[in-house]
Amino acid sequence: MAKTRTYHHFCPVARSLEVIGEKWSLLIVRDLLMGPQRFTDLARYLGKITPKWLTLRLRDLEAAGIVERESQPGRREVWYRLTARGQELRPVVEALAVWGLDHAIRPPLPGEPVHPERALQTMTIFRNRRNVRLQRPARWSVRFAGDGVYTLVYDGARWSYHAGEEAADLVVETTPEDWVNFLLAPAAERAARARSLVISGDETRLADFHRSFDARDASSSDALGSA
Amino acid sequence: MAKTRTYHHFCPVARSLEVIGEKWSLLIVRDLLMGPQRFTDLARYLGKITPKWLTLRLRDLEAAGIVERESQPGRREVWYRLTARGQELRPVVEALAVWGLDHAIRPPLPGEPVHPERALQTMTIFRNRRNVRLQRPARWSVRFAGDGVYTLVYDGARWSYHAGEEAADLVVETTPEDWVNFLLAPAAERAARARSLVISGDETRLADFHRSFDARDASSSDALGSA
DNA sequence: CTGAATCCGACACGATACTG
DNA sequence: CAGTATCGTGTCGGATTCAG
Repeated sequence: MAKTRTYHHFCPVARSLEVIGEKWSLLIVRDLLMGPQRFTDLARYLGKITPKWLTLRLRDLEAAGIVERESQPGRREVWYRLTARGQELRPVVEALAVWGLDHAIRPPLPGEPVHPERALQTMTIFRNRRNVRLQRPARWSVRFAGDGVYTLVYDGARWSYHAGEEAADLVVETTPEDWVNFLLAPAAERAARARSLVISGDETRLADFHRSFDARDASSSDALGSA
Repeated sequence: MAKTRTYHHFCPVARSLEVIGEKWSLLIVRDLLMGPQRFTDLARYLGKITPKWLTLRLRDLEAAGIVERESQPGRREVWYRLTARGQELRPVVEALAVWGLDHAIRPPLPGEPVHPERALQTMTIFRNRRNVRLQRPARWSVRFAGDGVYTLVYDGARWSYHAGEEAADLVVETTPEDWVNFLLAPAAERAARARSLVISGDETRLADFHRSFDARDASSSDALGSA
């Protein structure tokens, strides 16, 4: 493992950071929390990581008992999955997501790719945390042009999402970039941003959709775009 | 701020790590969560950090709105304190503490200093997480030779601690090192480790004390000393 | 096309000494 | 007490290459 990243503290926080504090480590865990992935899946999610470092980090995580490597005999693919110990990092990743959402998120920079899963994931964490509610359960379908279809579900209490489309009461067609720019837009610009979306559904459902963003404003005391 | 530690992801986790993912940053936050500290206090807690890096990290955290610097005119001291934004990192630090306690803690290495506050803090987090209970409330005083006195409190439901001594029903005299080695000892070695402690109290309270460690064993499914 | 290994340069970090 | 300054080392990014 690392040579310099040792703190020599008797402290569980310091010990954790010695294990998963290197660059990329927690982001690999973040992506594996969505399920087992192949080397190239991870490389795609992580964007600018070099294969060398992805390899090294995966070996470190394996040595730490956080990741398991699974290569089926006969198949060339290698799948990486979290062990139980790795799964238990979920609260860490979620706490970082919450803090980032409150204090560090910003619209994607030019050239910053937006992964559909991440956009939906960010939205559900945000809405659950801010207690965004609708008057009735809802199933919204989000179609990303050539980039997959997802269903956002509000069960009357909590938000969740999953891949694929199913009987939805509202359909949005957009791109990942337009979608998150719409999500993060301040109230004053939201109507303008909404024009980049194609939204279809009956009047009641459309009203629910738009009202859910007003609810966000009411409960949001932090500036979402702040540095 | 950092140049290389940018991920270019649209993701709150990645954004958080860009802000507080550098070496030392979260440990500075950890120590400031105990209250405002001076430069040298932080340097002492952090151990092997160099003044150059402590300075740089504090400037970074200040620029990110996590830490405030307060220097009184006329006085040479500089106090550092967490802003509201910094306080909100507490769940992140606690999640790391929980994971570290379950999967990465180990007895202090030779030459690894044990800060009394950290020993007590670790113990209370551990006991609250593992739901260690006593049959009645308790106040245990822990006297570290020449290193301060602390009171560990069980109110019937939760564990907490604070600095200073007050009407205790049990008193332990020890050193920080002996104390944590006792805490982390496997059941088989605990009696041996207990000999390095001087424990005084009436029979009922002594029984409570020792029984609370058996309870730990029963609920502990993870090997505490595992890598 | 996947899953790497290798070389090299940039910069993040460590060790030590010194200053207002 | 609260930092600077200097210099050496380790971590990481970028490009290229390679075997299955």
